[in-house]
Amino acid sequence: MTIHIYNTLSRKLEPLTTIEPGVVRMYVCGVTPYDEAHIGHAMSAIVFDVIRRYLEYRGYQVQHIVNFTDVDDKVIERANAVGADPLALSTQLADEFLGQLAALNVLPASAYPRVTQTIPEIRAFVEGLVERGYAYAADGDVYFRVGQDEDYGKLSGRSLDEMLTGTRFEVDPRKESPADFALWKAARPSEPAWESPWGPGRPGWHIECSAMCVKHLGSQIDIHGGGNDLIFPHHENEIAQSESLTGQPFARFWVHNGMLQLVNPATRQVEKMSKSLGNMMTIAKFLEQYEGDVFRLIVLSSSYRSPLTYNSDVAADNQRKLERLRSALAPASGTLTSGPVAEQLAQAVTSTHDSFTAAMDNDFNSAGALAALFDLVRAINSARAAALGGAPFSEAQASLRALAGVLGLRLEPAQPQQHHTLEPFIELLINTRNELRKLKQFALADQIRNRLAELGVTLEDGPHGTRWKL
RNA sequence: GGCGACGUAGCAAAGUGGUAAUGCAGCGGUCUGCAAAACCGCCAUUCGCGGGUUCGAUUCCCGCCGUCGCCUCCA
Repeated sequence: MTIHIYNTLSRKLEPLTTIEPGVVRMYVCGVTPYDEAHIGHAMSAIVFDVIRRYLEYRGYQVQHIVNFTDVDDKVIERANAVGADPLALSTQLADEFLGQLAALNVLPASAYPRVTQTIPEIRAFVEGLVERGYAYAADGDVYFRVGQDEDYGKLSGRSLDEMLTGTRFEVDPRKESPADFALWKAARPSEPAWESPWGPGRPGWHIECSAMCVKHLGSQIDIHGGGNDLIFPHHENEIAQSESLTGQPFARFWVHNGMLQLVNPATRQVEKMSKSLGNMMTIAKFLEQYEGDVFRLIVLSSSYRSPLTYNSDVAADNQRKLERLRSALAPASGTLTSGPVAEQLAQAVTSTHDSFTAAMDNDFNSAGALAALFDLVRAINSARAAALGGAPFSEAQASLRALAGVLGLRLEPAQPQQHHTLEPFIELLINTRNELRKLKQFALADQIRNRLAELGVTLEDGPHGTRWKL
């Protein structure tokens, strides 16, 4: 069985082959930290986190690079608006984002390079393109000569002719062709700038990713990822720059996640979540209401390539889904360790592994993998009901935890240690209620349960006592 | 206008050329003093619409309708 991945470049499912056996070099476009991160950014991070975790589960060593565009027009604009230093602003927002990714259980990438740490490499990259005739300087700017690149447009499926007939290009007289794009931008007053052969300036947007790729992973990589809104022009231009400089294919696989969408309150239309459209849910706001696992489940529940519409119903559904997954981790209630029940459960573990792997091998079909997990949940709960315990039971639970972990799900109870002060009081009420139940004072006992429920504490009476949760 | 993705039960969402996973919600049952949780069972003769290919299509092809993304900064 081999892993198959949908490649935007070929628009087909292709078997994964890597440049170096057993190693996957993966570069994912990160964010431009100029404002608070929203759950669309989180979706993309989680998608590639799951891909990375699964590749590692299948035995690959993954070199995972995610960049920060810490200096660009938007950062500068925003910094000026709030009276901050651009680099201080982007550094602070990037650090915040990294903290949120940790809360969402996204594994740290191998490195998080930033533009400002890659200036010499970017400069050298641009110089190389100029030397080879793929770029030209004009008034302190440097532009990529798109017409020089014969297969420009191959990723996004457009031809240069089509693009030139479009009316939406602003005409810049310094450009040889309207489709040429900036590799280096001359500094304007009071902007961050670095010295260069063309005068002080800063990198254009697309060049940084090409330069960081080469710096951290080499001139050829296995997977290049990002949101599908980056296909054009960003990734198209990355290919143009990189392949023009090296003469070699840049990335084997181009992997793109779909957009997170949200109903725009102004237009009542479902639209891509975006700062500029004004319809967004920040990661911070989401995490105030729900655990990280809930958002991860939302992302895992559908194909990473499809658009995903977020609303509060979706969040609530997935909250319950999470509770169902956790139900399988409740302790055993019996002590049976052999017999048909044990065999059935062992069988279920095996078939779950098989379906999980088959689903994930098929372009990371996380929804299918999740379905396999739910089958195992039912099998474990059935076995518990049939009094299975001991090693056969705990081993099945360990399998569930392990596979959920491949998807990055923690499955830990919410805030397990935060109720130390509450605990004795709740226990006291539970004990009192159980005394009342023994005395058949059910009206009072039910009143305690109902009052606790109103306060957010749920009681469950089982054969071995009463359990509670917030 | 060009390029691309998608349209499956009340909702979310997998999937396959041979008669539809999974989760939520709902319904019936077991358990319980009653609940809750868990378990058992039910819940799309049907996969946007119309043609075509095929012994057979939800799955392949064509057209139409609808939704979304990109074509300008964007995960």
